Amino acid sequence: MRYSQIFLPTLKETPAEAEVISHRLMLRAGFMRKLTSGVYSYLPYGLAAIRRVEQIVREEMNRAGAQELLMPMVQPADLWKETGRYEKYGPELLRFKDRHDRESCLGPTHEEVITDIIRRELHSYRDLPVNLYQIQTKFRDEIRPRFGLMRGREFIMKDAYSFDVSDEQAETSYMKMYEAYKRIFSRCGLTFRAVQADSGAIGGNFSHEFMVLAKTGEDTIVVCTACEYAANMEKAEVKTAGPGSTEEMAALKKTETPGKRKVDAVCEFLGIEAARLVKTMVYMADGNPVAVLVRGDREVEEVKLKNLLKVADVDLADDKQAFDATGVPTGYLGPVGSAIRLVADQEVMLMRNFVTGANEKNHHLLNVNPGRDFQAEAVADLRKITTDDACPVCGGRLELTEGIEVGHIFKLGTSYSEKMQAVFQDKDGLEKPFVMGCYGIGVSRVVAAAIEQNHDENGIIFPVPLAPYKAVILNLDPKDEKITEAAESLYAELSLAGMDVLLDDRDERPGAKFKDADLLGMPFRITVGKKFASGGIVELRNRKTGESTEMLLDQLKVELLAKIADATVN
RNA sequence: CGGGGCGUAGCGCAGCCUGGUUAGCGCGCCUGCCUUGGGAGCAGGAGGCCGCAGGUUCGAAUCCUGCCGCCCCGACCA
Repeated sequence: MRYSQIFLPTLKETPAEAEVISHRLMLRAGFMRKLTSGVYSYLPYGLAAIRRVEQIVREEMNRAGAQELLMPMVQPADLWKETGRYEKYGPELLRFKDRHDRESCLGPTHEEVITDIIRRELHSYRDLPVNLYQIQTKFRDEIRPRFGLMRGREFIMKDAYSFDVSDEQAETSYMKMYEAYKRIFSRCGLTFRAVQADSGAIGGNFSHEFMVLAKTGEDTIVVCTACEYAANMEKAEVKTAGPGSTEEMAALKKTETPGKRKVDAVCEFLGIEAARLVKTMVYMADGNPVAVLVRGDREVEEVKLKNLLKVADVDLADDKQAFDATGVPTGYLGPVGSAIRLVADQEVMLMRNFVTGANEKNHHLLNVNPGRDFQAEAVADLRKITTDDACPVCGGRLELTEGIEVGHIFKLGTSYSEKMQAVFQDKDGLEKPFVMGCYGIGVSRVVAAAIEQNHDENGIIFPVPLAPYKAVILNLDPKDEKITEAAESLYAELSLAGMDVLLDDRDERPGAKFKDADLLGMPFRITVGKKFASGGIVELRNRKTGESTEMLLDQLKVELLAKIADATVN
């Protein structure tokens, strides 16, 4: 492609709307332009990068035995009502009515549609397993779109769905995807970790998120420094903290704590550590109040709570909700004589003689002991893990790091197939629901993550497999016949050899060409200029290493053609 | 949904508080000259319903009200 022909509007200045580096660079490098909040047009250069990712995804999905199809973006509400998600999905699902007043929605995901296809077409165990995928635009009406392509409302996603006869076979399908995903992200040149994720009601270790490690990530992940363990913060299991206190139980005692509601204030007033206090948090679990006990210096992990209670949603109660449920103002809530359901973090049960609210305004209780003074309906791991906790697998030291979720694989089981009556006949003639799995990759987000991980102060540094063009040839003086002829012949030969090359043939000053070349981030830059006119010398520069070598034109041709043959470039 | 900020030329901004010439500046764009190894220089030029609607006023980019859009932060640790 010739730079003089391509639609590639680069920007010298950074638009004010862009916060994170990938967003800034993508705007400056002419990848995309915003149409409205969280919705972008992909311009040729950005689209080319997206296509690179798609191609890798296709190759690896096909290699893993999946087949591509394409499903509609507009979906009838009826289908969503079958699984109950039309009501449950929440405002992220964009709903609308067509001219006949039929309720419809824009697909944020396609479990319903794919399950509908399969239940109509497949009826025998002989047809299984099957894994179908698509690369398609999704729409989710995000509460707050941000960071450009990182969290848009409209985005390109690869989603795959597997159908199997049994849990065992579904797990095999799952593992195939796990391996395929590792290959995909490795081929994209990304530094990533596969982490155990929240698998919700399904349980088991059949949900992994693929996280690109980058500071701007929206998720926190826990990584063991000693072993392979890595998990999403939401899922990271806290090991039970030892045998527990052996202190003698002291007599329960009520004490006045006027106006002291927060943990810090109570602790300071009573002269104790937060670790000697147990706080009582009221949550609304699908609308019903539940009190949760955790140590004063700990934080409740809402996802763990949600899973324990087997509810769709938990939300910290506001002051009014908490008061309505308990009759006690927040700050003085406690487990002793609690008016509502009570669940406790496992750590609390190991403590002795701690402080809690007294269920009475301006009062706390001293020397509270579990078992003697209160019973919890359930005891479980309910708190957020910290770096002070040990690795749940090997006991090693943990580190927290930020990650960008680029892929998620999930064993669904039979929840969708049962609700939608998607069944097949097994060997014995029995009707069984399909065992399903789903596997997503945020294709457009992969591009953003790649830039987030690969850039410098001058611009993008594309991992070779994602680069829209592998090299840019700078013709520094299009008016000079010798220089132009050399640049053109090089462009022609490399193109003929199958290399994607950009020829900067614009009538611009050299400085502008160098700056654009750096910004656009193509792996190699070849400069044909004054030194060629005088001595036949051209320069080959590596964008990533900054390494630059001067050589004769013919030498350079040999060198690059060798790289192409080696497949190090394509 | 709550809080904050912003909307003035394609982009980045000033002007608004304290109403009053022809609404400015930088970048970009067009024409010409000149220049050609890190976003040059000179000269000329095009481009604005000052987000939209209403109000106050002799007079509104500027003050008031409403609406729309965009960005950022937060969404509750008792």
